[in-house]
Amino acid sequence: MTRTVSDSDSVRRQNRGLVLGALRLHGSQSRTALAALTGLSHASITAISQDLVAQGLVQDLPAERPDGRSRGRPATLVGFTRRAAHAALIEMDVNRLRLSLVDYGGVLVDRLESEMPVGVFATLPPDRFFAQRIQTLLERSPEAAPTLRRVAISVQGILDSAGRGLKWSPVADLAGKPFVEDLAQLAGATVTLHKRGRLLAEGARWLDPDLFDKSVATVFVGSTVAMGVSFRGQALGREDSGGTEFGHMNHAPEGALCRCGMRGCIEAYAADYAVLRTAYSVRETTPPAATVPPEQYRALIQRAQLGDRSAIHAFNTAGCALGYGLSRMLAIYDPSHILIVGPGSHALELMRPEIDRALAASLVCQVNGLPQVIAHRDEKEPIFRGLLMKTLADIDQNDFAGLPSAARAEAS
Amino acid sequence: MTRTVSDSDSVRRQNRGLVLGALRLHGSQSRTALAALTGLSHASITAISQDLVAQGLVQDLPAERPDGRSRGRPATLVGFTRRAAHAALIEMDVNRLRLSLVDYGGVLVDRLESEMPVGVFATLPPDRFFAQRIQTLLERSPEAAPTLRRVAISVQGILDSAGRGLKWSPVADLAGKPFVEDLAQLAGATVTLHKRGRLLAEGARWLDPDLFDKSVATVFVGSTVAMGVSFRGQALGREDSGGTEFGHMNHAPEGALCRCGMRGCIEAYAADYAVLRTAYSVRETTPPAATVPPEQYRALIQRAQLGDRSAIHAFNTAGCALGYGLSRMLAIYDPSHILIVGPGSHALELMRPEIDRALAASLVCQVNGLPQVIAHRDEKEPIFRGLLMKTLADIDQNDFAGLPSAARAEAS
DNA sequence: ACTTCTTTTTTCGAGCGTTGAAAAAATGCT
DNA sequence: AGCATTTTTTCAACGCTCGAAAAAAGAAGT
Repeated sequence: MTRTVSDSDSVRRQNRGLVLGALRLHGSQSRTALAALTGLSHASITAISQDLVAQGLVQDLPAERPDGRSRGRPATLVGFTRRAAHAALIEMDVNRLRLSLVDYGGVLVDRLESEMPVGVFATLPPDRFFAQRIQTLLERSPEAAPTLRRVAISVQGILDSAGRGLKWSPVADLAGKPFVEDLAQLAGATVTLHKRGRLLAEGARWLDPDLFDKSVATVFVGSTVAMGVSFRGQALGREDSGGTEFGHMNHAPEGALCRCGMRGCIEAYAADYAVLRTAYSVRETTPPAATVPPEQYRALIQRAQLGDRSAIHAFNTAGCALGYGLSRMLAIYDPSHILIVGPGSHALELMRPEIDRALAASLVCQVNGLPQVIAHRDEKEPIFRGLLMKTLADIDQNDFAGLPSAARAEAS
Repeated sequence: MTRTVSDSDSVRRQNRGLVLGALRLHGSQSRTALAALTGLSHASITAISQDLVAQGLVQDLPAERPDGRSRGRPATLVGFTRRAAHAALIEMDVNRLRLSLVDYGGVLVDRLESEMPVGVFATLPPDRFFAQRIQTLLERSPEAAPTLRRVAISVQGILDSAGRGLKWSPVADLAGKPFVEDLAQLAGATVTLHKRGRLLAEGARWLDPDLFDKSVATVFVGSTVAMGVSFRGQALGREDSGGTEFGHMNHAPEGALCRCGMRGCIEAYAADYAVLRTAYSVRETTPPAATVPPEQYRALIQRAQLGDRSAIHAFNTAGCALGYGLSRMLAIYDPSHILIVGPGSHALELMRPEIDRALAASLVCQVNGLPQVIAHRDEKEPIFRGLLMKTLADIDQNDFAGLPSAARAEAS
């Protein structure tokens, strides 16, 4: 059992975490509302919020809204103290890079966007590369530097078991160079790596309140194929190795050549390069293009929508691979909702017949019925949102909820 | 968040659960040993064990072993009070049925074994059927009746979302008849359903101390193909829908006909009937035999071991299906160990080349290396053991750890 | 037979966080 | 100004854990 002893310390941690979590999820709240949301007594909420205020994590907000009923003592809202902490969020793509500096209130302070310089990691160690960018960001907002608590990085590929680096990555020269510890040293903050697929799942929860505590599989379809799954609101999978390799699940033995070098991966049928390859009748075993211009992919979707046979065929093939992949996933884990995000979500209706056909051929769907497959158009937002909320929640629970009571420090 | 408020009550529950769990895992222990195992202080162990003794759950055992060092005050072991509770464990197979009455100490009190009467559920509701058998058992051990707390049933098939019955089952006329509540009424105890695959995973943990807190996938190969997965010692998957449908994961679209009626399931290539079908060149689409005599399957294994081409071919085909199934599972969840249990485990070496070949074709294995695939010959034992330990742990945690403190009751 | 040593177990007071009930605070309504 | 209403704080009590010290139970030494 991984379970540990419970004592007054863990009780405090748990309940303070509860309060911070409620604030995170529902925004600034009155103490009465917090009592209702968390299930704690008013007395406890008072004690806890005094504690949190004394530690500078939350503050009373100037009462604002008369909100309907106006009798009685007006509620004072408590909300996060923005300057209590900061985090640097890094979204790394094969060809783009985005750094965001956010505060403890979840507000974007500054942002740095750029192309991903080709081949940087051949000469510059990843830790130095990231540290430089973070440095730039902090120089522009010097007030954030002392309270920087996290550097959270969205990556693609396979993490090593300790979560210190990548064992495989589509970004050149990044795999096999554990950089987390060195970067933590340079940045003076905890560094966390997150698989993109997993963040999609996390982001989907926060963006759609209906999904918050549901079991959801979020599938990204675009330049790659990735999936994150959540189980009743908990992101599933080893926290370290993180997430799934859905895109590289085998679809057909000895099948189409994938960017990863293997054959028959779902990605090799359903990613943008794969659909184009099929549409233009290029041989399956032809090495995939490094990148596909977004407009070329969009154009193909349009052609298919207008009835072009070879384009339609390409999306059917993609749908078939996705459908069987999903049906195989369902045999192991069946979520109540399946979200398709990314550029490929615009082609969902083109792929749906084949997806449904493949799903219908499985026992699980025969018995439980077809799961709902829904398209969420935007994918940038879920990734950022997932990274943001996961990182802030991490600070809440691991750094702040465990802080010793302020009553002590005051007394001494 | 599913998390709830923590107070002194949950602290007591947690720590009493910890003590009971340590006793469950390590057997009777001295108080000092319990303190070491749980991490609780000696003072707390004294308080908790007094409480548990007062409630009749554990008792001091007559000191026995001088066990090496003999100086100092001899330890008195505390161990479960066997009569504190009883559970009826039912292992239901397509053609056999086994009921076991066990006590709180995990000791087998009585057992009833029989053929599974063909087609009973067409006329007799499942709850009545099971209640009758349990009745028989209790009449033979009347002392168990008042303390019967659980009826735990090992089933195959797909559970409904509430865990009240089966949505699909290989046992005729059992699906679609939720019987859990009625049986609970009749038996006067909580009734729990457990997927066989999941119990295998649970049982494997208890039988092999090395695996206790590892991530393991346990695959049953025999008259069906099933899998249970555990994640760092926690059985994975929704507690309700429970476990995986690995056997009915699609292997090849439009492939061999499976017993479930679908086509291309792994089971349709790797279960006993499937291997025989392949070996004797029967068409893939021929409806599977209802049952295969064990000796026939064993004979085929032997023929293959002696070099018979068509038998070898059949196991290669089975290995290929299993291998790709495992590789697809690994894309979603990769455990550190893979256990093969059941009759098919005797054929593991025949299937291994194909399994390894299929695994090697996946990115995850390319990066992480091939997982260890190990055979555990016996499968009856893991299922019973899994059912036993899971049920007793359930009683420990849900019934007894939550009991109010005995100090109260005594005072009044 | 008695003391000393060692190890296990219990006792005791203190600390901490929660709770329900009652009090206090803050404002609108009459 | 006084009353009603709603939010927030205060207070004493409770239950659990913990560390330290004491008690218990033999074994070994003299």
